[in-house]
Amino acid sequence: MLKNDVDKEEPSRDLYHQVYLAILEHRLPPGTKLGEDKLAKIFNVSRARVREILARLSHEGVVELVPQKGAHVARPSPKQARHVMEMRRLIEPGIVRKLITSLDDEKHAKLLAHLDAETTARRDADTQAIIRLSGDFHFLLGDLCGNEFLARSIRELSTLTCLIIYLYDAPTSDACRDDEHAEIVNAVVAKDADLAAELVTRHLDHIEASLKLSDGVQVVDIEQVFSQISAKPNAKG
Amino acid sequence: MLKNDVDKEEPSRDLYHQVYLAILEHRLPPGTKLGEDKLAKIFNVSRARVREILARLSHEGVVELVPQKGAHVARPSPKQARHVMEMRRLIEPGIVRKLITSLDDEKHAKLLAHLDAETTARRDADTQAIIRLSGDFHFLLGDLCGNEFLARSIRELSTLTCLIIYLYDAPTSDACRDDEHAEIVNAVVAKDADLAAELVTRHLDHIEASLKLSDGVQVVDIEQVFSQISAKPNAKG
DNA sequence: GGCTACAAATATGTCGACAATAACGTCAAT
DNA sequence: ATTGACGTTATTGTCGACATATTTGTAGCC
Repeated sequence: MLKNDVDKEEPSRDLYHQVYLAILEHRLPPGTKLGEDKLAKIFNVSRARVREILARLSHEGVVELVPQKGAHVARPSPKQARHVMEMRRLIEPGIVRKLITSLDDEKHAKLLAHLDAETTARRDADTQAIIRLSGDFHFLLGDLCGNEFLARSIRELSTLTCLIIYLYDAPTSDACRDDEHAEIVNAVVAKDADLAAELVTRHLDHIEASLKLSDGVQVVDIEQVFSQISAKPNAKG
Repeated sequence: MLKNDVDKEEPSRDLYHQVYLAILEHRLPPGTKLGEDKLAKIFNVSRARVREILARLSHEGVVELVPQKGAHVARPSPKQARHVMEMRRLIEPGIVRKLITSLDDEKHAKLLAHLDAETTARRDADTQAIIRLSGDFHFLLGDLCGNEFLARSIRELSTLTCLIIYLYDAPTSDACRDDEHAEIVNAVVAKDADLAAELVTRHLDHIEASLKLSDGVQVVDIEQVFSQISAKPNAKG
């Protein structure tokens, strides 16, 4: 009997990746309560283990950990969203430049393989795969650039971008268009550093432009509902 | 009776800052074993608390957490050192540029106050304060730039730089010279973004240039001691 | 005499239980 | 009927104890 069942292979690592993936794929929307007992029961692990994973996810910015309130999937504010994109514009062009200087056949192949996966997912209209792969593309750029610190940063920022896109309504098909990723890869394999850097910057600009980052207070959702009733009496009456 | 005793005010936060500060000031050199029971006894807290702090420090890259081996103060490799400096060169010029665009009187005052503290420490030859303040300067730039993600990144990278300087023998007086910080502040308050960015880059170049990042294997310190005895018989004989 | 194997000790990994706090529902009083 | 206070419940915070692995010391054997 082969160990084809991955149910309880490595409970702790499994838990981390499961939660992480679920958040990336928007199956756990921003704001979702992540109760410790709940997760412990679901994954058949101890609460201490859940707590450890939650702390790790909190440090990565994926979940918000409030004392005496528990863990929730992070809800980046518009201000934070702008800061995330700002930092990405700062480091991601540098990442592709560095990637170009260290490009080899293996990296080349990985980039093309990813593009294939993206086009396949898009052809099959596999929404969850599209969302996941759109983020994975930027993870890949970070991993291939050869700098572990840059890789970790862009990974965290891309993950937050995934949450931001969900929150601020950027249609994925428009935000992370397949052809933009392909154009970037083309510039990279052509070793045109300036072009690649500019394409990345434009790509990030497109993403941010498609976001609806209203400056209005949006931390309190209750007031939004309240304003819909009291501040707009002419809507129905 | 006033609560002037800070002994057991906030044990967990105290523990974190104490360890962090001790590492920054090189009182806990890279590689130092951080036993859980030891720390628990010293700070009169439970082991679980120590474990939590250690995990946090591990996430920040300050300590290395090896399964079944415990926690040690991180020892960045030469490769990691280069990557740290590479990333700093990528984001720190952007940080000062952003700081300039949002400069106000309050930030201005904080920058000058820091320079005063640095010159005072240098005049008094307070080595530990000099080391701490040299790192704090870059923390301050991050905090004042207004982007929390950039601030966190530069804080972590500066901390690692502090360990790197200790490991690879850059004399602090030469690596983080007071006047270089002062020149950067001058350019910032003059709102000369290009000059400030260039000065920061040069500053980072100077730091890296003063490091002795030999590519030789240096992960095992035991072999270093061993080589001093067997490989250099002509030293004393 | 040196090496190996076993055992003891120390330190880490893991867990369950208890305590405290916040959220929720209920009841009573105005 | 509505509001305020109180009690219950559920969830998080904290801790000590047990299990496991690694290291060190010792004794026996080659």
